[in-house]
Amino acid sequence: MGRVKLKIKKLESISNRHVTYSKRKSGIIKKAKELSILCDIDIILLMFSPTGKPTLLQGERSNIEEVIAKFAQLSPQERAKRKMESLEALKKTFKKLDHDVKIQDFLGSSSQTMEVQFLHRHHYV
Amino acid sequence: MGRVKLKIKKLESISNRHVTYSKRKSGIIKKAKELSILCDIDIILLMFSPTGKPTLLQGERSNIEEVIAKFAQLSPQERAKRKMESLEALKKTFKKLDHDVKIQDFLGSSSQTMEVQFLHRHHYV
DNA sequence: AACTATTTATAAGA
DNA sequence: TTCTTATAAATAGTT
Repeated sequence: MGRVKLKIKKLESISNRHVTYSKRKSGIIKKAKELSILCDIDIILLMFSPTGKPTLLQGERSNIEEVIAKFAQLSPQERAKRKMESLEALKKTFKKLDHDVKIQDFLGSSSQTMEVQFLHRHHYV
Repeated sequence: MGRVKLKIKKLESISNRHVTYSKRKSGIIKKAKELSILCDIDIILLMFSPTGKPTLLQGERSNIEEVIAKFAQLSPQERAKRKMESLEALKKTFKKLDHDVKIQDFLGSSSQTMEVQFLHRHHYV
């Protein structure tokens, strides 16, 4: 969407990666907010800049614990058609999380320059 | 980006929400993949359809435990300039998660039709 | 699912 | 980083 068609591969220049990240980050955050509002859905978008600075976008209703809790809501129908590969990948991810990380501990004693964007679903853009 | 300029507010029609979700979901996933590849960054995008079906996009390197582990990486400089509101919001989120949810338990015994999209960062799009 | 008129995002340049 | 502008890309309404 610019002067030339861009090849989707890692940008060579570090400064170009920074500039592009900055521009596209704004774009994708806008898209996520719009999608959340238009369709009235929960969404979480978490990304790290090339220097490691995190940006989290979460809806009013979709904080991380709620999102994860949704995984627990199951129907027999949904179980029947579950895709094993996907489930296994997820299970592995969460299992490691549970085993290796003391969430409360490091959040209680540490910090990071963390950008949190809250959606205000009932305010028009 | 369509025949008319759309007001960003909850779409009235349920079927329209479904159609719009489907179209925009594809768009935002594409954007997330492109951003990850172009700028060589970690990203997680998790969203729920209007019927509750989750879609997770995560990069090769950015599974959830790694992403959360990044919060633990701190420097004194970063601590100094932390934003308290953001940190408090995060802390609250993760604290609840840690207290209320037995991640391994429900993932071990339950399932959900979960769509997991893996980025293949080294393959061009 | 496809089509296209339009809007929107953005690459390059200033 | 911020603004501008030419152009590519996404998508709203339609078929």
